[in-house]
Amino acid sequence: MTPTNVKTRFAPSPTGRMHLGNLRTALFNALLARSRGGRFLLRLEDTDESRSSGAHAQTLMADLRWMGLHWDEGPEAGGEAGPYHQSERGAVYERYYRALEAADQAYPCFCTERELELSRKAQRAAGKPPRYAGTCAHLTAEERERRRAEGRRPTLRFRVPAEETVVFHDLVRGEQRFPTDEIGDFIIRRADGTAAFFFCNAVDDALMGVSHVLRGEDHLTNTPRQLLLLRALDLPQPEYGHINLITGDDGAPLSKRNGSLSVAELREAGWLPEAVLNYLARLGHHYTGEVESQLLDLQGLADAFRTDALGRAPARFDRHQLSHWQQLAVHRADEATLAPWLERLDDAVPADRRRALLAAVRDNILFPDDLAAWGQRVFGPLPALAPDTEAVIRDAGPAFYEAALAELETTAGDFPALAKAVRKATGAKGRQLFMPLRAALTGLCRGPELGPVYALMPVDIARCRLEQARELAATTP
RNA sequence: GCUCCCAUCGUCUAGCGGUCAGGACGCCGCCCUCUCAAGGCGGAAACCGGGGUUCAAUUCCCCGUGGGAGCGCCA
Repeated sequence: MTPTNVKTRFAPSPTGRMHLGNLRTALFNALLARSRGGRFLLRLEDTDESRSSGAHAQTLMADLRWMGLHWDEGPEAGGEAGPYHQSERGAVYERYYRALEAADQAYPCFCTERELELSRKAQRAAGKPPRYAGTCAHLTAEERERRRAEGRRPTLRFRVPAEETVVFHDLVRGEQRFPTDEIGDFIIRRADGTAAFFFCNAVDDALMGVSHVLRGEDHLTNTPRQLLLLRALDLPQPEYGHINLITGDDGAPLSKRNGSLSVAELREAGWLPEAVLNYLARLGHHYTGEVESQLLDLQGLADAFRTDALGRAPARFDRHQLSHWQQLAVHRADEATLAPWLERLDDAVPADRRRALLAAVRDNILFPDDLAAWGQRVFGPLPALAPDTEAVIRDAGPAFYEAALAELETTAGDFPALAKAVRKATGAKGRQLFMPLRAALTGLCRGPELGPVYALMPVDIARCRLEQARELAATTP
């Protein structure tokens, strides 16, 4: 594979937990970089001090690591284009602000947030799109100085050129055209001196050598602003691709209200990273042919990742389909992957039987809670029986369980021997033989193969189960 | 309000003017099997509405409808 200059990035703001939407964005960027032998960069957009926190930043990075989305450049990984926290890059931005001001492509704006809010309100009331009215766009030096003397601290606004059209090719949606007269002058530096999103997001992509950006479609209409900035500063422009929206059950953008899960929640519930990534990769990207339904590792997903296979239509997050991938992932998982599930078993399950328990029920479970439930069924007390299970036990009759109990000692741990002995004593075979045993021993009419489960079950627990079944079989409903 | 994006089975999608509109997941059935699952085989299931262009439209154009985005000193 030849080295390339492809570099993608994931640039979250550390203001909260990572959710499925940004996870998918991170994934697509990582896959694009890997598919072309490039690099995947992490940058933290934390210029909003009131909303950002170091704790959230640490959690974001831990989430990415847990998912296997390791970054090649960025915080804790190093690189030549740091710092990778935007809050630490004020000095980097300073020269670009000066350049824009010197060329009169940016100007100080003394309007207060209150004034701006009222202006937007008035424009909306008049049926017009809210846009900066240009109050400070043409102040004289004296006017600016007077405002400073009054104690006003200005923001810095970018002066959008008039009567032009910004054209760019979107990796997902093709050619896009935006007349600049639809774009008002926008803030690039806050009054407190910190960089605003439009500025630092674009400038950092250029300075960090980012070549491709896949991001949410909400940024499609922001792209002309950023391209104008990069052009004004004579900085390279990355190729942008605006990927499709993920929706919840109700068709609205996915959020906590309609089904989104945080990475923390996924982890807590026992979803495997491989399952989540295989599903998210197919939520907005199409995998063709045999790999369509195969569980792939990260590199496998990357190998088949193509920007021309990215979808435009919103895609609905479907927990059932995610479950399908969980099933495949659990089946394929090695012991190390499922080791945390053993740790969650309660004390009823002896430490030296846990791995055997997992092996016995593995084809039958999706989550650590399922494993724990089977641990209870094998080593602990049974929950109340369902009516269909009781019916099976009654149908078998007390004699059936009497026969099983008689053979219990001689067949301890050996289910085929138990089944053979009960068949011989009662004449029951096939379903009529196995189902009553299953119902009595596990309390269910379905589940994993009985042999390994019975082998694990302590003999006194098996006896107790069979005795309870014999009693129940003698009753009438 | 203005501008922009989007619309194919229940869900994810293939399609880029002529296809019995294909695949996957889910669902149903059969095989395998003590049951559940896995695996194999099969089945049901979709082009938002109207108009136009064309010999021919899911596909190209227009309008509508529905969904969404941007127009923040959030990102």
